Amino acid sequence: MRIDREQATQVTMPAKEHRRTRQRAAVDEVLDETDDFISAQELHALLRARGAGVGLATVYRTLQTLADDGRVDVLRSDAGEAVYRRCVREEHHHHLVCRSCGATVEIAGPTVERWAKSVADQHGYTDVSHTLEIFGTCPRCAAA
Amino acid sequence: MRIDREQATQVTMPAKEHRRTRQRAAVDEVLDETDDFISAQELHALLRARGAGVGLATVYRTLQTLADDGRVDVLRSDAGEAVYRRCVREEHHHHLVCRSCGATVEIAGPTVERWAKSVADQHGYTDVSHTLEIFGTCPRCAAA
DNA sequence: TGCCGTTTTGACAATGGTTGTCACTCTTGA
DNA sequence: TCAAGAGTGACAACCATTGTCAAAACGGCA
Ligand SMILES: [Zn+2]
Ligand SMILES: [Zn+2]
Ligand SMILES: [Zn+2]
Ligand SMILES: [Zn+2]
Repeated sequence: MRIDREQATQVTMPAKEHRRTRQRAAVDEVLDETDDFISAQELHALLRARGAGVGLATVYRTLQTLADDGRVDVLRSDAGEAVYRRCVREEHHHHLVCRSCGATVEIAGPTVERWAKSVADQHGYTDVSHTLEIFGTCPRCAAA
Repeated sequence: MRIDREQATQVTMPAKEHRRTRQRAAVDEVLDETDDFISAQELHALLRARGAGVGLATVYRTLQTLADDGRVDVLRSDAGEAVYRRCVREEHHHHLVCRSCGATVEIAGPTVERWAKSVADQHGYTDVSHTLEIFGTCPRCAAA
């Protein structure tokens, strides 16, 4: 297994400058309007539907860049597909996601962070990072 | 995005009976000997290397079945590849994985479980599940 | 032990998300 | 305005995973 996360650089690198293009603006716009996690394919379909055509490869590249710069959050759907979301918080946080409608709540708390750190310390692991997502049925979907 | 986890049934279903075959025994053996998370492809290559040839499709099916029965844990590598591991604990737990060598420590603690539950409750989410993995550099790799 | 319905296997095709290619276009700073 | 180089897009290539389906293996039963 290979696990390469650019953890160290992610914190120190100030996010390299990128050029402003119509395509990136279009992707940005969709991300701003969308509150759920969305896949590259879905985003591409949306853009095509609204007329602002953007190449699929470009959508992938743009999302990748945004993710690298920490401007969008990425997680993997159960199908293994990467899904993206522009989050309100810039800092490290996690997500409470509705399984049926995708409604997402951003979660940030020192509790888990401390716990993860302490667990890693206990076993002598260094340079620690973690992934954590909570899934459930949101109130609205539960009512339906 | 689609998130379909058979959460409810996973707890109640008593794991259906399966036939004993040479191929499944071979996969089982490798899993027992391997302490790291391993991908279907890697497992298949291992089997081929040690002479006990097993079809790739069979390896995939076997791992899938084992995962469904809760006899192996699955998580996704950064490359999005599914990786499997036979865990000591049968009950719900998490993993502290070394990024460079894959050495894994099983983690079980009520702290996060309670935290996740409480966070979900606060937002009215029900039928809650979560995914959590911790990555780091193990002492051995840090020393090297 | 031999038979039979059922499960499992495996070689291969097919799927589908993602990345690579490369000539062409656009952005940016001078 | 202009040149350098970043960005784009149509398409091919990749590669993990799943579907197909006839042949082989398994397990219970006579
Ligand atoms: Zn987020
Ligand atoms: Zn965290
Ligand atoms: Zn485990
Ligand atoms: Zn847990």
